[in-house]
Order: sequence, then C-alpha cells, then structure tokens
Amino acid sequence: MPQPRKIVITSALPYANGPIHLGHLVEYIQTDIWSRFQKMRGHECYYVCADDAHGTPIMLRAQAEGITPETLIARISKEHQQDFAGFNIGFDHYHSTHSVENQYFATTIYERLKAQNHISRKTIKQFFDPEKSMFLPDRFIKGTCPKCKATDQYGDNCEACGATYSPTDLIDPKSVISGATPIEKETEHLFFELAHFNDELKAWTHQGHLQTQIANKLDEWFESGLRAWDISRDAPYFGFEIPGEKDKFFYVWLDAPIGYMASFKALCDRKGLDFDDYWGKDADTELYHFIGKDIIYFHALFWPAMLSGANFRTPSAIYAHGFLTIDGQKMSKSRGTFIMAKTYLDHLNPEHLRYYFAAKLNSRIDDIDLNLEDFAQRVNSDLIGKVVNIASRCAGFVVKKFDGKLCEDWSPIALALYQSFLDKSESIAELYERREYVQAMRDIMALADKANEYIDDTAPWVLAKQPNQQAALHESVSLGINLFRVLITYLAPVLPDTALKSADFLQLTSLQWRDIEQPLVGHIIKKFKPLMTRIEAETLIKMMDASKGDIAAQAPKSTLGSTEATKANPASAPDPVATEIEFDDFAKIDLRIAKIVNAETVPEANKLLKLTLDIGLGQRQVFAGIKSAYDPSKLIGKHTVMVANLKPRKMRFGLSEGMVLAAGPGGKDLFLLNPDDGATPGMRVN
RNA sequence: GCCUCCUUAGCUCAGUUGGUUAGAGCACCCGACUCAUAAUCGGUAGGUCCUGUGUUCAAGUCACAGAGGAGGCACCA
Repeated sequence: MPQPRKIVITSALPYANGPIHLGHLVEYIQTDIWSRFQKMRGHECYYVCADDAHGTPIMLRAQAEGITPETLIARISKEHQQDFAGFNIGFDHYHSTHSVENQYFATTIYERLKAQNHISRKTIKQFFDPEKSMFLPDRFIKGTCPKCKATDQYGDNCEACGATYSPTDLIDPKSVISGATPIEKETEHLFFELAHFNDELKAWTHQGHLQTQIANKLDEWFESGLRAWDISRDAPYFGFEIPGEKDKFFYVWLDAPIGYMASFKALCDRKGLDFDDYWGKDADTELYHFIGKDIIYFHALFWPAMLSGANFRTPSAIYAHGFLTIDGQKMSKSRGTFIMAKTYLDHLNPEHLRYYFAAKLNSRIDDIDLNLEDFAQRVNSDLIGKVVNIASRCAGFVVKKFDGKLCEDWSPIALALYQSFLDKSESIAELYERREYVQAMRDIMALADKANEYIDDTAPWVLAKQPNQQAALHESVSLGINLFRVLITYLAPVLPDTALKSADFLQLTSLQWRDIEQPLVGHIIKKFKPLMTRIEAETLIKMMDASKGDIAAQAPKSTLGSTEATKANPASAPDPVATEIEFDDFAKIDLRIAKIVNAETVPEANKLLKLTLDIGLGQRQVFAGIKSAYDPSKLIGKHTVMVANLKPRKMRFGLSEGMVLAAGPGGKDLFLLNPDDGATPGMRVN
C-alpha cells in the first residue's frame, strides 16, 4: 500500500440559474466515483463544489421573479444540493461563489495580479440599454440579421444563416430585457493579460496535467495567440465589486473557478485543515479539477495563469469529459430527453445511472450516450442478474442451513478462487485511478461471471439434498457470499448505497478496499433482502413522459445543454411584449385554418420545408423554416394556421405565398400551431 | 471557408509498434438447471472493420479522396 495521499477534487460549479439535469450528472458521478475510490483506498481526500451564483442572467431572473438575487441563489442552491444528494454525490463541502471566502480570494488574486502588472485597461464600445441603464451582453440583444434579414436574431450570430457579426451590425437592434433600442456607449474595462503567461502555459500544458487530446487542442489556441481576457463588467451586475474601481464588478467567470478555493477554505475552517497545505505555492498535495470539455479554455489557460500570477499552486491535473447524448442525440425538450435529475429520481434508482455512466466512462473526452434500451438491459443483466444474484442465491442456504454463519475452513480450491479475486484488486484499482471506469466495470463483471460459474459447478441445491455433503455445501455458499463481498467492495465507489445495504446484510462495519484481504470466516450474516430491483421498460416511458411534462410546465426558464457554457444565454427570460398596436392593425392580418396537403424538403435549403396548404379557396405554396423540428411526412394531413394575406415573397426556391405560425426558440424546439378539432380549411381565425 | 476527432456484430464497446481463421458483454436462437429478483450455466449463429483508391509480401491498423456524425477556429470565451 502506498503512502496516504492528500487530495482535493472538484467538479465544475453548476450555474444557479436552472435545475440539474442528466448531462450535469455525468461529471458529478464521474468525480464522485473517483473521490469515493480514493477514500476507500485510505487516502485523505476532499471533494468540494459550489453553486456559481453571479452574473447578468441571475440578476435578471431574480428581477423577473420579483425577488433579490440572494433569495434566488439560496433557493437554487438548495434544489441543486437535493438533486446531488439524491444521486449520492458525496461532497465534503458545498459552497457558493457568493460568499465571503470567495470575495476574499477573488480580491486577493486580482490585487496580486494587478501588483504584477498583469491587469490592463481598455476602453471599448458596447451596447447600452437606456431604459434599464445597463450595458448589454451580446446575447441580450436581438435584431434582424444584416446578412440574410432573418428577424429575431441574437447579437453575436444568426441562427438562420450562420453569419457572425457584432451587435452593432444588427438591423433594428432591441434590448431583450426592455425592448428598447440600445445605444452605443463607451466604457472602460479591465483585462487580464493572458499573453504574459504564454511560455509558462505552453510548458505547463505539456507536463502531464492534461489529457493529450486537450493539450493538442490547446496548441491550436497558442498558435492563434493568447488574447487579453475581459474580466470586468459594469454596474448593475450581480457579483463582487472590483476594489479600487467605481461601479465595476468581476466578470462571473473570474470568480467562478476561485469558488473551488472558497469552498475548500470553508471546509478548512470547519475541519481545522491548513489551507496553505493544499493551495500554497509549494503545496505538495494533489489538486484535480473535473470539468466538461466546453470549459477547457477557462480551466487550462486562464485558471493556471491566474493562480500562478497570484502566487498560488496550479492544479495537478484537469480531467475533461464529453457531453451526454440520449439515444444518440442531443438532449431535446420536444422529445422528452431533456431529463432533469429530479425527474429521474422520481422514477428510477440513482445507482442504476451511476453504474451505467461508469460502464461508459473512460479517461478521454468523447461524448457518451445514454441509450435507454441498453441502459435497462445492461443494468438488469450486470447488477441484478450477475452481481446481486450471487448474494441472493447463496444467502438462503447460509441462513436456513447454517444459522447465518459462514464456514471456518476452506479447501485449497476455495482459497485459490478467492485469491484469484484478490489478485485483481490492484489492477482494478489502477483502472479507477486512471478513470478507465469502462474497463474496471468489465473486469468486475468478468469476476461476477466466475462467481456464478463456481456456484453452478458446485451446485449447492444438489448438495443440500445429500446429508453427507453438508460441509461441501457450507463452503460453496460461504465462498459465494465472500465473492459477493469482494465484488461489492470493488463496486462501492460506483454503488455507494447498494454497498451500504450490502454491508448491513453482511454485518460489516467497514468497506475499505483492503478489508477484503481478510475473508469472512465464521462470520454471521443477516437474512437477504433484495438490494436492487430491475428497470422496467414501462418506468422509462413514464419518466420520458414526465420529462415532457416538466418542459411544458417550465418552458420559459429551463437551461440548455452543458454545464456552464450557456451562462450568458438569456433563454430564461421570455421575450418582452412588443409595442402596442391598434385593433385595426390586428384586423389587417387574415389568419386562416390550413390543411397541410403536402410537405417536402427543399434539397438546397438547410432549414426550409416546402408546404402545400389547402385553405378552402385553393392551395398555397409556403416555405417554412421548420425542417429542424418536423419530419415532412408526418405533417401531411395536419391542420394549422397560416397568414393568408401576407405579401408573397420570392425566394431562391420559389414563391412563398404566406406564412405558417409556430412558436419556440428554434432548432428542435419549434411548435406549429394546431387548431382544436372541428376547424376546417379556410375558416378565418379571429 | 479552414482545421481536428469519430465511424468495428442488432445494441454498447475492445482491438497493442501493420503480421495466422477480427474479439468481449448484452440481446437473439438452441440446450441444461431450478439455489436465485423468469435470475444462472453451456453452446450455435451473427461482421463489405463507413465507402473508394493507393502504399506494402501483408491494412481494422498507414496515406489520399469522399460520405455521415461530433467538435474547434474565423465572431466570443
């Protein structure tokens, strides 16, 4: 056994603007498995995390809900922690970036960087909302795309034609917050001079701190040159004020990673640990950050540069993972695959998901897929059919025939089999250590197969009927129980709750990795109770249905995609109501019920479907930008609503004689209007 | 537009520096068994290694081109 190591582990901080979903959980489960593994191995290991609580989206959402940001983030933090607890994520401490510790470290780091001349100032031009008196991030400005004239596009790029531009290029820009026309205004911002650390970072990224895939990716970034990082935001902003400045705040991404330190500091205060042992410049302890591949830039460049420049230690390693897809596709609200942690917990066992993720996770940054059918099969077969079954099929004999007592003496064959299980201990540990969980799970399941084969070979149910074979029977089932104990020990980082239940069944007080070196002899076990039940296909369907329901219930305030990448995305705020109009203006619009008599894709168009609509008075040809959300064959025969008197528009693909009505942000999330039963083509909509 | 990565059995994935008949688990099918949560054990079957061209004595593995997918850059971080 090597010397106990001192280890700090973190997962990326979830943003306090939305619920935890299965995509987040890949990371927390991956990290938690590693943390539990290290603890089982006898190391001194601390796993800390926190809510990332600052920034414009949080400020605005709090306003929209009529509460203070502090109230909002307190509520979200509670929700997050409930979800994490539900999945048995065992943080040693969970904190918030809106905390005194974080303010202290953010300020300290900033001041040290400033003292070393790593902070510069530059005046930039930015859009400003005159009604709300605040500067607007690009994503909070919408307008017409200067290139393709698509309306309602964000300030940074056009979702219709893919063009990128600056918000000042938008035609008819509007603030997403107030609807006002923004004005351009100059403002002075503070920048962190990342380029000062160019050589140091180049070296650091190739010293084994990163996965090779990532180190290579970073080389591309080095080639294009490191730019200074804008770290200030103007008031009003929910965050920490920058010392020595007026009405300037730290950008949320500056104090987010510092939250790792803050959380650990809070843990130190609680437990009497020495913070500098872990974060001081010359600390010889280990520090690991688990993150999603979307936030590599922040963690592999800004973060070590900030730490180094401020005279703190840099991380031992950064471990990035890929995204989660569900049934091979990105999580989608309309398909019900946007599954919240809570929704999952309402229907399924968290340990099942932990196992499935473990069975798919390796040390690389490839995306992993949650294939629901495979999920059920894999979990049922591996965990219930193989592992738990071993205990289940042996325990009855032990309890009924031997009063729950395991045998004392083992034959050479039994000893050899047990030893063969122990022989795998270090190689499985090595796989956990290297985060090759896939291989670890395979190896453990191969052992489970061996255990089942042994039971089959010795056939305790046959021995039980032969009075002179009681000793053989006793050994067979006792060894079965012992092998189960080894397996559940190996699986304990992945299945903490099942391990705990197993420990109770086996009457064990400890489930450390090394405990298995001493087999259970003459030991009393309890009556067996099912440790886990199977996943039913029906339950999965129910969960998917519930997910769709969740989306409907809280469509306007859901979060998107990955961990933190969407921080600046104001998807949470519904668009403001447009300028008031007269009834006459409304009456001009001739809306009609239309039957879709034909729908086909337009080969050269990315987003368009060509629809033929029957409105009673004849047929109309309409091009609609809904290809991403609808399969044309499924539209035929449906009724919807169209603007019948819209001036026809010549498009590259033909004449479009009207417009169908649909709601939603775009992509998969587009929803055609559908009249209630009874409406027939041609009816006017009032 | 430029760049990187991925594509192996119905599903999920292994395939070492190019070297015999390409592997595993699950599912399927057949047989055995009945201790066990219809679990387990044995066996059969299942592959144009995305496509094409090339390098080589030899290509899943190397090169080039193409298709599909993911991501990055150009804008932002």
